[in-house]
Amino acid sequence: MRSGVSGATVSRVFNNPKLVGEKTREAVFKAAKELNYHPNLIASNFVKGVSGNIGVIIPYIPNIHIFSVYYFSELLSGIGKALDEYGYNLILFFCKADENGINDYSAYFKSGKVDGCVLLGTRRNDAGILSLTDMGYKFCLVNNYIEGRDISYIDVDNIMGSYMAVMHLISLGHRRIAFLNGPESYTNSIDRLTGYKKALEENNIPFDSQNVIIGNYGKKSGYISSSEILKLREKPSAIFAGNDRMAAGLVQGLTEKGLKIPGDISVAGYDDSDISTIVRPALTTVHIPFFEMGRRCISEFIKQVKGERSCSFKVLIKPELIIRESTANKSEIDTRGLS
Amino acid sequence: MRSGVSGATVSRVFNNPKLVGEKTREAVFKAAKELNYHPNLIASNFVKGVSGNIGVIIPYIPNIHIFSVYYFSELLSGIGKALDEYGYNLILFFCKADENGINDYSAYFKSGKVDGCVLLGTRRNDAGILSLTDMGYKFCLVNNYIEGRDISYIDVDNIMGSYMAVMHLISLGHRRIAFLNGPESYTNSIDRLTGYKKALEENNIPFDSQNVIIGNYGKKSGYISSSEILKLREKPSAIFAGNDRMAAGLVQGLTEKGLKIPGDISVAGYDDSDISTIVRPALTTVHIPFFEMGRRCISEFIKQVKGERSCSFKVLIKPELIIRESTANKSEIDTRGLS
DNA sequence: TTGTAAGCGTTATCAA
DNA sequence: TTGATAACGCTTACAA
Repeated sequence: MRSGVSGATVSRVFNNPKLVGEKTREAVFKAAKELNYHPNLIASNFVKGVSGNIGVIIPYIPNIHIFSVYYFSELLSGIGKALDEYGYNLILFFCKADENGINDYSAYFKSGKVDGCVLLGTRRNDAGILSLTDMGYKFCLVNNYIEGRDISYIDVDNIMGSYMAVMHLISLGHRRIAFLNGPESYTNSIDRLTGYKKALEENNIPFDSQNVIIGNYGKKSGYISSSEILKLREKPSAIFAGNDRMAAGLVQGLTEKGLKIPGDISVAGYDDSDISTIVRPALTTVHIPFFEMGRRCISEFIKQVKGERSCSFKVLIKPELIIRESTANKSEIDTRGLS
Repeated sequence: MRSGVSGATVSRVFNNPKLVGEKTREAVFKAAKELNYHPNLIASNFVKGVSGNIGVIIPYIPNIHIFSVYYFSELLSGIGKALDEYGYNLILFFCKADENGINDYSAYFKSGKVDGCVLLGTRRNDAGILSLTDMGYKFCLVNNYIEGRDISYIDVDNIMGSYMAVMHLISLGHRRIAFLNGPESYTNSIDRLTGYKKALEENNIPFDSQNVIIGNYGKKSGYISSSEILKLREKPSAIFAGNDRMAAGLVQGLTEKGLKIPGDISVAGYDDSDISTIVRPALTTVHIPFFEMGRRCISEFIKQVKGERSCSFKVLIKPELIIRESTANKSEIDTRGLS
């Protein structure tokens, strides 16, 4: 071809320079520069039978722009960073369920445009996930898991996170602790409820289902729940919210109703998202290293994609309690009684 | 092949079914289903000489996870939605400058992995942008523009947005209005300064450069600036911040120093991001429809990518003033004097 | 170390 | 309406 070499040699120069004699190599580089030649990745991937892309599937919810949700943003940043390091491109898919509410994730794989997919924001009992394994596609779950199946996932130890938050509240003297959880369609919510119960149990505080309120992880639902909580027959002296957004809504609602936080009532959140330090008082919360989680997810997943790993991976990330200003001792008297 | 048809016919069935007789068509679909056959998009794109991908290039700033920035999140959601509708895939690129601080965007094009790119978060005088045009690659700018060049962009009318915010403050009786702007490396900042000056001028308020403070669009820089502003010889009765994050930091700093907002001092933000209603008092701000901007951007850009449009597009989005609780009349006396 | 040639799964052209 | 065939730009045996 151009510099008098065969296409095979050009290919070698760009893929495995050592295989080529120095002279030829230089000549090829020179010619490439002159002709402004660049290997075509589409063709290269095509012949190799790969795409070089990893898909990131995120739920598309009309009117909710998912990236504004801290958790997705951070995760995606981490995933993108890692993918870049591994030489893969990141294709973003906005997933919409069909008429029956079923997600057909397989569509993203079939065309061969991705070598694997990372699924964000999926729910328990998502039939689409199970059918994916049957088809032999490579994928992994983030912030979700399916028991008894050989499905890769990376998740937070939400039982522990929730447990830590509630233990903190209990250590401050609170015994009537409300829990504003998210929908139980998420394994996250189930796990956090488990952690909540565990902390109560260890402290001989009877579980009362009235104290568990279900929101939707949005700020508004926290706001709305504040009224609900104040209507409780036995008012809680502390509330643990399943995420910071709901906690922020809670703080807002409670404050508007004249309650002082943490003086009258303590509020703890979850995620340690940016909102947690914007709200006043700043939220005591559970820190989750989402960005790192994204990176870790990819470092494991890539092995699977490349076939370097035969079995699935299951990673649990440890959360960390962050104490700020929204939680405090229950009250002078009660605290004294405890200590 | 399988159902006794040629490859050409299979191709036609999937790309242009009407060209094929009904009987053969059905037979092919049947066989495809049985064999679980799906056209390979990589191969298809390869032979067509396209990638079917649009790249979205976003700045990679160490330790700043860009999606947490409302503006990027919304834009990206809009872009993703539109791209999906046009049948393109979205490849996300995290752009890092080289040792000399120069962005080599061309790398994303050369391999042929994208048919065009949308550049987010670029700055004025970005040499990388200019060299792109010289190479004939297809791209467009979002929230930036280059004058005197045939470069496509979609931007907000920031002169107008800024003008509206300041006019609002002036209408409330404020005459000493500080402006917390972002770095002038962004056309956005330059334009907002222009709008600020214009509003002052129309109201015969002399421009005083001391009143202009430069932050970096982060919350912290707003917080820090609050001290700076209070040190001003003639204290302003109102502050206009170039974005909501800085305004939020400002509110926090000012509040900590014992000032009441808007009683003692009014604060206005920009973007109408989620933070604007989380902060107390809720921010008066300038609404920018970022999601829609993203969609619009793609609807214009796709024409360019497909070659349906020969020249570049230049779109300016109109902002809208949103009045909330962080701005109020300057003070009884002054207001009376005005009305 | 380098070249030859086959082949990857499509689409497009031309002929039937 | 359908089929045969070349071509897309690269990689990979295999041969030299």
